[in-house]
Amino acid sequence: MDTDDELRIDAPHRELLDQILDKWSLSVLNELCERPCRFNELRRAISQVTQKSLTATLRRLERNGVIEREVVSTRPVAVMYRITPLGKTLRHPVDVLLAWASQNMPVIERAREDFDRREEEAHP
Amino acid sequence: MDTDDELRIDAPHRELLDQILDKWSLSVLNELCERPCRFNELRRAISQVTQKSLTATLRRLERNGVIEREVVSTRPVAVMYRITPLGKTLRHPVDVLLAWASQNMPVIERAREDFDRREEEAHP
DNA sequence: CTGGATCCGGTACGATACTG
DNA sequence: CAGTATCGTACCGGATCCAG
Repeated sequence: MDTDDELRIDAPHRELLDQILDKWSLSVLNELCERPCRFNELRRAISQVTQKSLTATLRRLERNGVIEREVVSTRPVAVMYRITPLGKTLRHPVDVLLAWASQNMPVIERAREDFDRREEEAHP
Repeated sequence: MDTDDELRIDAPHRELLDQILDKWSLSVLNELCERPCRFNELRRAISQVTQKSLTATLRRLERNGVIEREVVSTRPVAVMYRITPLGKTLRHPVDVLLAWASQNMPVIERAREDFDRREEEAHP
């Protein structure tokens, strides 16, 4: 019943997913979908991210065109990040994925427990 | 247009995505969606994967309940991997994601070029 | 045939210090 | 405020060798 269409993972796809689904990107997208944010706003909103990782994540997302960076020349400078139209289109696929994760989390956790228990029995 | 529902990325979700969307998992899922495979079949089908990475990927996917491992006690032993019902349900979200990637790849590549060119102008 | 064990180099990441 | 620079660490994937 599930269609037999292709599901190719060539290098460009793989690379793209790595850039957009990495550790912090989804959290950043989440924040910026709600409102434009400044750097330290994001940093506070995503409490565990380090400044270095946040910088790298923002750069990557900007390079891929899903967020925008605007420098406001005040003193001191302000930098505003916002989602782009392309970035907004990313939301649906991500939501589908997260919905799947939420729905199946219980099943998956049971599977993990079963697996770990079997492992333990095999290697006491 | 795009709904305003939540898009939470808590630690469990994050971990789950890391386990299921990592470098080789999608290729493995792809193969096993088409037919059950033995270890070396998979290895040949996914030409660049090393045996170590393939082993690790299969273990991870098995632990999360999306694939099954069956040992056939012949001489020498054979091991058959197949997708589980849970694994099949993963296909739709992944397809949505890949469809997004395919559709937007041209836009993204232009964004990258623009970004890189601006970088180069800024740092000659 | 199906992996496990080991070594190894690259890279991602965290912590800290410093700058325009 | 919004980063850059530097350092040390942890982990990952690749290569190779070995075993049930």
